[in-house]
Amino acid sequence: MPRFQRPTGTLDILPEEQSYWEHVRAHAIRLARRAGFERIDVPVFEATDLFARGIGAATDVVEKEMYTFNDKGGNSLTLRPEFTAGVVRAYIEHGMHVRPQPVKLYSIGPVFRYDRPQAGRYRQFHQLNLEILGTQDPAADLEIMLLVWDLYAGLGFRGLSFQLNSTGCPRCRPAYVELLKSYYHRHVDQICDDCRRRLETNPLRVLDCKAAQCQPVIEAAPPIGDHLCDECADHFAQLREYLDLLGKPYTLNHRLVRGLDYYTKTVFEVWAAGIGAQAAVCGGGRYDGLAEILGGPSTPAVGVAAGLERIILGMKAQEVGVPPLPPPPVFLAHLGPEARQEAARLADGLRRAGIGAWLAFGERGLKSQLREANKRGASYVVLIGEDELAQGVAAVRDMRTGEQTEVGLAELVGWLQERTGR
RNA sequence: GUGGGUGUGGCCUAAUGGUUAAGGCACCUGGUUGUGGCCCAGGAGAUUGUGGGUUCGAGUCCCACCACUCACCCCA
Repeated sequence: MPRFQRPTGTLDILPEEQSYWEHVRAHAIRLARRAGFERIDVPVFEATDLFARGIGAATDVVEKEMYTFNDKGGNSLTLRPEFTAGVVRAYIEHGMHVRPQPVKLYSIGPVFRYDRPQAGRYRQFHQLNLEILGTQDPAADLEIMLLVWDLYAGLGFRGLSFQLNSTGCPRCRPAYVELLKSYYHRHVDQICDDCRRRLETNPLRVLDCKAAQCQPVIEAAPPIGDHLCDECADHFAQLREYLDLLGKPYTLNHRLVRGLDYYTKTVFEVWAAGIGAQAAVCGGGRYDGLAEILGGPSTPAVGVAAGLERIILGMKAQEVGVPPLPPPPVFLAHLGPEARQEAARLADGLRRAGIGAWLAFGERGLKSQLREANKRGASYVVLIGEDELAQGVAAVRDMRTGEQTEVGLAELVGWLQERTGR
């Protein structure tokens, strides 16, 4: 048992996992850039209050999942549990409202939530985050949804399900919440203990309950869609019209509510199978009030966060392949002190010419070096011994066929460039 | 925070409560003076998660803790 282990809920992403990560990251960034999103990197930690006010003091994330600490200056800081609050803070702080609106930003990196780990859930995990700030056009909501659509489809996911709802705005939601509460109070004897608690802390969440006894109550509950104000209803109708126009299948889910306080109007999730109990591979929506809450100019905005670990788990469950990260094609083996020097020189020369090269270390027998070359997956072994050195050549062994040819040291780089396609 | 499952070399697994904890994979060396994969031989690598307890004797039984894992809450 090692003396030190990784902290609970964290993951070491080992070399053999990296092909997934490279592929997913590269694909995500390609899609974001082609839709005009620019990258922004915000700090991994921010003032605690930014998250408390942005996400909502009564949410689970803020109440029990934040990594909060005091720095030596006595400031309360928190490892970001999501990107949006920090990105909106940066938007305000750098006066980005004077740029051509809207501003489209993407971020990718680790986020942190103190939670009990389970399949698809970690204390440090990674998100791709997309935000469109400065427009309330439903076309922006559409664009965000289309982008994650292409993200999953382009990676090869099948059987995805897009869940869509509108949860209204500060003008219409409070009245609906009251309606829902009074409806639930009339059925309080039929619902589960959790829902009785939710009714007080976060009433909308009762719609999301999975307890069997609550299902009939949820079925008969008043749907929020019937109680949106004109603006919200119109916005939602336009978004659905776009989606229908583009032939994108989605499920209207009036039970879809989301755990963060800042959402207004549009909320959506993408569900995928194969990640244990976790269905959502991404979640997002519109947050027209957040910038003002954080002390900035009123800025309507919409965004989404996609969990990279869940994407990769889903890909593995669906056996979606990724291109391998090839090892250096050339392995340099050597025999004798002078040959070793020449090999070191050649390794440098090959790499400068753009050819991946692995130099054998130590003074070992040729058999041992060839075994190593084989295990490292080299395509060619460049072998230099005293004999070759005396003739100014290297023996180049094709590891696939076993054929061996002598190549002049001066021509070696060009010879290998031709064969390794550089 | 709650509940279930699981902890034996890097990985997978074996060991009626009874010698020195066994095997496979992987790793290293050798089977050629300078030639990989297959094969053969050898080597290194474990105070059996930690700490207590029961017992003449514990990897094995009991307790606690820790970790991993799955699920709940909630979320990506």
